[in-house]
Amino acid sequence: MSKRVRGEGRTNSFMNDHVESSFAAAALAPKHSYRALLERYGLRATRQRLGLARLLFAKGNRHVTADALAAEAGALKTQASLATIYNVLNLFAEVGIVRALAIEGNKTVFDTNSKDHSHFYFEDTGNIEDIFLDRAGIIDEIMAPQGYEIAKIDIVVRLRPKKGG
Amino acid sequence: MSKRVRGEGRTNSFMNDHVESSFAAAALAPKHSYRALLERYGLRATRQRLGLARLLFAKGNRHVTADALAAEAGALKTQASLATIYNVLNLFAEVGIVRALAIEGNKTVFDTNSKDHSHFYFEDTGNIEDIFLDRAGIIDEIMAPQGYEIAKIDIVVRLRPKKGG
DNA sequence: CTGTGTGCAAACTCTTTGCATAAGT
DNA sequence: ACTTATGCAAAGAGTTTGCACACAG
Repeated sequence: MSKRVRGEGRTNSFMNDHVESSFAAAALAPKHSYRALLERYGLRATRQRLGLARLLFAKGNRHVTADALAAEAGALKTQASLATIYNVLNLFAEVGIVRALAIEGNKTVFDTNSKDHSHFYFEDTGNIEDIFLDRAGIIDEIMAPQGYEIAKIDIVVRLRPKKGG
Repeated sequence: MSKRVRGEGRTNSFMNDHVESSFAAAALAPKHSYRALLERYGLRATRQRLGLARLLFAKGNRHVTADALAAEAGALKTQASLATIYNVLNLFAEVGIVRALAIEGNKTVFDTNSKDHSHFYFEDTGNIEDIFLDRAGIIDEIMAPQGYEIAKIDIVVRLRPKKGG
């Protein structure tokens, strides 16, 4: 209700024009064009943002927490403080480059796959895996209340180890 | 991955026999039988648990956070410390009396409705509302990975105020 | 150059925990 | 009586923020 991301006076200009070109495309793009990706979203191409974007998208779709990303960044030469990582992830989520996941629990998980999809959540390991369900049926069923529109639909299938084998 | 609830040496006896009689029934039951509800789940009927159970179920289905419940409890004569409220809510969730919701964000929300259903989440107000979707189609589509079974399926429809309307 | 992002450390919020006391069966 | 829950206050985890400096455009 009050998650505010600091930086850039991005008041209202493109906050809502959800860029059409998919981020998946970004993943495929040559490294040097992460800069273009950021600029497409109106974000300044700083060293940290470029580095984090590369980490996020270079390996294909991922699910990361802020500190996992921090660890990775630290291990490689991609330098960025934890605070900055939070800021960047929140910023990316806000403009739609990544997606914050609704998984019950403490840590916020960011998903680099922006395409409509759902998730398996493994209760034993904490792992998250994409699944692609046909949501058409569900979507048809849903009637957004007066004055509201559907921002997104999160479907999480929680899995636990089967007892009997 | 490490949420442990303290209290009672409930190691394994009924941890898994998900009592069939619905909690909705509990809601309808006369006040004095919250005691029976607790006992049915093998929980000691303490003053706090009884009071909180009453708060939770007396008004029909609800979505509460720990501190909201604490506030309510404080306002009425139902005395319970915040720590105890957390313990009780976690305990209730563990045995299945209530359900912890996967809503992106910080605070954990507990849902007193145990029946399979989904949720609207109003991004502007933070409100949560039950919706009853036909999940049959979705469920048919899902194949739990080897060795796993579906614990539950959380569907959250996030709503934002419609701009042009 | 000017404005914005970053880093650091401190602040904050939500939740859990250790230990002594109180209460349930 | 014996065991388990409660309360308190303190610790802990995750995330945000204030401010000075660094950097991008």
